[in-house]
Amino acid sequence: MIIKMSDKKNLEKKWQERWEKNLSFSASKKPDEKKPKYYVLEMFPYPSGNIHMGHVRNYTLGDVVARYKKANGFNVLHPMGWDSFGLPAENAAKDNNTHPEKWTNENIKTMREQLKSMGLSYDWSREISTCDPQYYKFEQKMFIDFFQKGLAYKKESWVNWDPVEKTVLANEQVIDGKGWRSNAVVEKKLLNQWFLKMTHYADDLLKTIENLVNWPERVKLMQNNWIGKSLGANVIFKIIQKDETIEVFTTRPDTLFGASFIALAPSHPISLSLSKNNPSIDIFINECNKNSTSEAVIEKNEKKGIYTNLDVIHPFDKSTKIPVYIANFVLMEYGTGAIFGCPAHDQRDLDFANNYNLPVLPVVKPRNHNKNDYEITDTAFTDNGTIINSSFLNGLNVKDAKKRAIDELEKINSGRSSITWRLRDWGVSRQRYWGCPIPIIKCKDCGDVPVPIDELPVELPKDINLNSPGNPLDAHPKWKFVDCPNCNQPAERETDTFDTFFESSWYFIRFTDPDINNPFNKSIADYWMPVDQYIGGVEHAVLHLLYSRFFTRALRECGYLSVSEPFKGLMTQGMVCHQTFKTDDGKWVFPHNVEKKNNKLYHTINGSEVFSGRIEKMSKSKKNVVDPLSIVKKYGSDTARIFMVSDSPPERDMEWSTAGVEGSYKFLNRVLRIVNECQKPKKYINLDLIDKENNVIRKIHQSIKDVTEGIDSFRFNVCIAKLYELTNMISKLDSKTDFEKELKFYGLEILAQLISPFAPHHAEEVWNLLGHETLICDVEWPKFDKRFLSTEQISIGVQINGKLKGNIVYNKTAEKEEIQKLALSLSSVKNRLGGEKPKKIIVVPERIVNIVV
RNA sequence: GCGAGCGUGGCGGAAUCGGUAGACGCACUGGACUUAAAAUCCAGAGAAAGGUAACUUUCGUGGGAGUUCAAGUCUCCCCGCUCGCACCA
Repeated sequence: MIIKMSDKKNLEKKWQERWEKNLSFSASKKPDEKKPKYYVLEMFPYPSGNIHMGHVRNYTLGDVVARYKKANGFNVLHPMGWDSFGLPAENAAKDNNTHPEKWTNENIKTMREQLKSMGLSYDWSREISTCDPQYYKFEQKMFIDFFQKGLAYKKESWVNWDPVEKTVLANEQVIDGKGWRSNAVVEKKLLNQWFLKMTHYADDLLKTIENLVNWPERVKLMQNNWIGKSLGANVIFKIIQKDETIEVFTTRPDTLFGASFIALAPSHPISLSLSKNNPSIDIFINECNKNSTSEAVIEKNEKKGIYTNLDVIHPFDKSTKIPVYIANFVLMEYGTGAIFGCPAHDQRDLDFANNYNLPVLPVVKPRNHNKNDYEITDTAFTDNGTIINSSFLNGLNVKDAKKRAIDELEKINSGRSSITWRLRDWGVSRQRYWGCPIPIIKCKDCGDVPVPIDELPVELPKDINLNSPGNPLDAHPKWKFVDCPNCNQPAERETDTFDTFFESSWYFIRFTDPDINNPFNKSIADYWMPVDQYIGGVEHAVLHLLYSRFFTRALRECGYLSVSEPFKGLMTQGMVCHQTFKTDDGKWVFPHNVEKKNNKLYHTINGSEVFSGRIEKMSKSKKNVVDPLSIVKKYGSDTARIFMVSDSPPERDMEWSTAGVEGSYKFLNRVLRIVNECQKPKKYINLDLIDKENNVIRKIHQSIKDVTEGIDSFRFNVCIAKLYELTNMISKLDSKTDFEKELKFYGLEILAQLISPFAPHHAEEVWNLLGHETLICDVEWPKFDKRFLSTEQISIGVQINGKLKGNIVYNKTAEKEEIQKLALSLSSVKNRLGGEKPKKIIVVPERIVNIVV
């Protein structure tokens, strides 16, 4: 009997319906103690309207893991939801004269259908949308808990203002002086803002990075640098002209004797007070403030300052006087906003000193420099060495001198050891409408009062005017006017909303138990958390991932759950790239509008010649995008999925190519064709009776091993290569004898199972065609039998002086002498030796023979 | 400037324990099938030189040195590309 070809057109839909009907991918509602749990999560999308290739890659990777873990007996949680607050909804609403909520929900509907057409193994019963009051009411409660624990607070501060988005940005969201999304040059603005006390966990967030063994090293490094712990000392300098002191932070207290100036930040309190009576200082400070972040980058080499007419006394030598400057390169936000300059051992200080003719006294000498005439001219010496010109520190190395200097500072009450962090608290206030309202009521008398818990959620008003300038909530005629919950006086609501990273900082816990009455159940969250494998783009390395690590710790402190680390394993996938096309006047052309004729490219619509440009990340602005839907329609989602993982390793950038997609399509068709032509054997193969030297059975079991190990280590591209190899071998098998039929049938069964995480629809189809009633997604992952992997006949290479001359085949039981004899008897070896006696022969059984002459 | 990663055929990439470099795929070439094309199937192929030929020799993992019987893999130096951070005291 020949197995019949299936109806290809409805193949995918058919199996998607079966999975849905069978609830194949529902995670257990309550902890399942019989099975180990496995939580796979892909970064949930912003519902922008349509899925793009980046999503396809991301979700394919996650789906491979989810299906594979399910087959391996895990209780798998694999949910999906929508990061649905955010500015694009407001912009779209303005452009299309609709409401952000309507626009968002329509997009979700479309994208949900698109995702479903990909056959991803999500437990859709746990779907969440963060703009739903049933979601954000819980985070309002969390914020109030944070507020009461002192983890959330309000302060007036200089903030990064994005003039395009007309809102504040956190430091992490400013990249190269520009807004992370708008790309607009960020300005400085003084505003009253809510902050989350991320610095409270700075030490913990830093120390525990090393526990994240399944995270990419570079992401850990980026977080490490972002948190930026610096050990050093605070040193107090007494001002001569008045009864005040200046405190500086330094990592080099060992170089204190080389200090030749003090520099204050332009916005340092002393600078500001001096500016009141000194017009030239005032002008200088204004100039510094005018330089926005990006200009500072451009002018980074120009070290400018102004003398304040103040001097300080050196703490270790009362007879030494040090001038105080205000300098443009000192930041108020870091350390104490003041530094001491030691030009000999800091390049920046040296540049400054040279500009203003300040003394340059070397106090650290390189080890190998024995002469007494050591001088610094225009390159600072920053390495370790021996301390000189430094009284009681002389002769020490840098490390010991730091310690000795701090001891002395403490003894004379002029300083102490201290730690400074680059990490700052997370500013969460945004002056936007489409975000979660901050649940605070501002009362004249009572101050900031949390909204009573039973009044949550504070819902967004529906009737808003997005076209009025400023914050729409603030401009709303009624919404903000309420009575104070404390004293019943008229008061006002906080009209800022949360940064949308707030919602994505806990959504992964909400998925564990999306209950109506609680954010989640503690014991259920403790069962599922942490996420075992998180997959997403590396662009969130310090934004979302750091916020989430902080948030989870804060929730734990408030008793919500027991874990503090949200993501045990992290995989950062590369970007999807594509060829760009341009017309000769430099306009971008969509790939689907390009056709090839006589080795030249032409525009399909106007027929003009088109030129190919660089391969770049797919982006709407360069038009080098391919719509996933058109691919799914034309080839099916399995083709897209196979192609997504077949060519490049997941963490590397990949190039989308039509040829590659067609290759994947042909491969899947080929598998179906082989099954179609396969004859059903009379009985099932008996593995106990097979000659273990049979190379087909060996290949089958080797493939199980290779694909299993490949998935475990995220080398999906290798898995696909191994599946091609197995397919090639199976397709070449004869079906003449009963045994050959049994073997081919068995090989196809294994192939179907191994392919099932990658091309699940085709795997189900094959499984079904082979006569199985079960769903392949419910079938246990195959195990390889070691018996078939070892072979009696060993083939190894024979080298002369490390160069390959041929290879020999011998029986596994052969002794070294026999192998050596066999190698020497090779004619190519004999020819090369020509009677010469080998100097040495190295025989490594099952690896190599190397003859040295 | 500091930090990290990468560099292998025409192309994407294998070879993660130092042991037969180039698996697998794409593109390419030849053949079969076909009136023809597509699809499919079979075969070939790192480069150079030599030979009618089966084949032989040499070179070959960005460049240079080193360790080793043996290096894509380990060490040092250099070049190039990508990413992150950037007046962080």
